[in-house]
Amino acid sequence: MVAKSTMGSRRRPLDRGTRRASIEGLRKGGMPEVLRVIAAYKSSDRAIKSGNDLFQPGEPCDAIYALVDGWMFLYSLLEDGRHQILHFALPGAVLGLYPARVTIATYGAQALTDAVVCIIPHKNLGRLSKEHPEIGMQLAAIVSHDRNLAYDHLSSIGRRSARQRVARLLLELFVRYRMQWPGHRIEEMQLPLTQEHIGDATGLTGVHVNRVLRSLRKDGIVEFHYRRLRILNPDKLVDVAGIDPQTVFSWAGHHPSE
Amino acid sequence: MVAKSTMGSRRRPLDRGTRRASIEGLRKGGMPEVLRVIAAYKSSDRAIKSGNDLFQPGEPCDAIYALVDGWMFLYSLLEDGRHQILHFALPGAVLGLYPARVTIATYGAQALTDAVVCIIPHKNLGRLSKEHPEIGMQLAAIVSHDRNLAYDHLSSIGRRSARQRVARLLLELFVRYRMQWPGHRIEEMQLPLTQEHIGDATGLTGVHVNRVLRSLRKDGIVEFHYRRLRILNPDKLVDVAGIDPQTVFSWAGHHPSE
DNA sequence: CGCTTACTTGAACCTTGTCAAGTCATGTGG
DNA sequence: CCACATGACTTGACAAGGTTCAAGTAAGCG
Repeated sequence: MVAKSTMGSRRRPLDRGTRRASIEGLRKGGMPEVLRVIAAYKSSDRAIKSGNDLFQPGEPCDAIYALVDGWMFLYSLLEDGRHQILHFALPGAVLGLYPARVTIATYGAQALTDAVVCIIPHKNLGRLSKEHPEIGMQLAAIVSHDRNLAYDHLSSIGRRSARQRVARLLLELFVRYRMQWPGHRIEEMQLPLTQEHIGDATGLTGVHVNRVLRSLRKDGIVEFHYRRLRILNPDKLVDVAGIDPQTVFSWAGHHPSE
Repeated sequence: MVAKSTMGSRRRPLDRGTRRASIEGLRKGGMPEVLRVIAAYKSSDRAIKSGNDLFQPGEPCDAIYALVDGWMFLYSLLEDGRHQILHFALPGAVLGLYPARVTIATYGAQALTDAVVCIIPHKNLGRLSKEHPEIGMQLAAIVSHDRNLAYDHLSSIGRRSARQRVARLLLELFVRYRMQWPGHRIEEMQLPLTQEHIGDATGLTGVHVNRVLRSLRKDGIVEFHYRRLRILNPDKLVDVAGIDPQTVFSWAGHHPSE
């Protein structure tokens, strides 16, 4: 309760220099078909400033959201004010999908950069699934993909060393990000996170993330400095992360334009 | 690769004395409606002996499964032979649902007790969702519930002490189990796990689970001995687990008979 | 009975957390 | 343009929670 509003204040807007707007033009194919269908049932759009919440733990939820632009993350809170980041959402994600019966969010969603979502109220979903019978199954596939990511995240946090966890997270974000610009062979990206965010996602402290990061850099594997991620040695990164390539491939999911 | 078959051999059948058969008669309402609909499209049933796998990581998957009877768990493997338990599946669960594009399982499913599943081949799903347009959305809700459980599991492993993790797991299993027999006020249940299973689920070693368990017992909170779980002080358990009651409630999900 | 599997317990060790101080880059108001 | 505030990143010393290794006990099965 008390801690509920701490994140917004502790985390200032961080997205100077992300230059999303200019990069935006490069993205091919735009939204996947499913999302275009869903978005047709939106009641409105909403812009969220970096560091602000789209919804918070404990709030009643009466809508789902399609993330049109920007990065967000899902998090859960502990009584002592620490938090756990559950998932990073990239453009094209569907947020706020809860099983029908649950009406209270158990986790929150916060913007990492300035972001834009379409709001699709629950009351429109009945009409949506009547007029587009295939959409239910496709939503199930999307949620299933998120669940699999959560499962991979789980074994990372549960059974791997700090070094492996950090490597895995950077790899995941890199792979998912690059999926949005197919054909591009960039090994460098704008990653709108602080080391503290990485800690919150991997179950480590910011301090320890720092140590791991500079060890990875010393070994010539990755460089992460002031929101810029550079993969120096992709093969070695996969190796250090201890992930089987099949799994890495599965993170990418559908290509948006397909 | 090498480790793939270790679980079956390391984990002998454990379900002597679970007496599922006699308890079975008490369960009210049977399967939820969704599952009855899905099961109508099954190709066949399959019985799995305790300790055997329904499917393994790396296998191609061409079907989904409705767990009719028995307990199972989903797990992922590490190269060194350790594993992480991702989810415990109780009767009524749907297993093997992957996003359409993924054809290779990244995790495995193993029986904790002798178990029975209905096999619904992917090729029947098209017909299913045509003839029952509502089923897609309902499947999405089921997967979404699993995803939320994974998210709670995630913050438990990422941010909580060994004591809290173990307490949370026992609480979760207890709540989900009791949901199957509404009205019953039992504080005792057959829990077909070893301490090692608890360790694999919570990201701890079996040895440390043992220490935690006996400390919880010393404090008069829970007793877990030879596959029998007794909740001595439910309120204190929720307290130790450090979980907000709203979340505990959400684990229960739909009541099967509704 | 003797075997196997699970459960117990102790001691040494190590990875990661905690605390605390300090640096660097950026933004702000005088 | 400088002094100062702020948020993020660095680094070191020390503590602690959990792991590892190893040995031993209890319960159930053939």
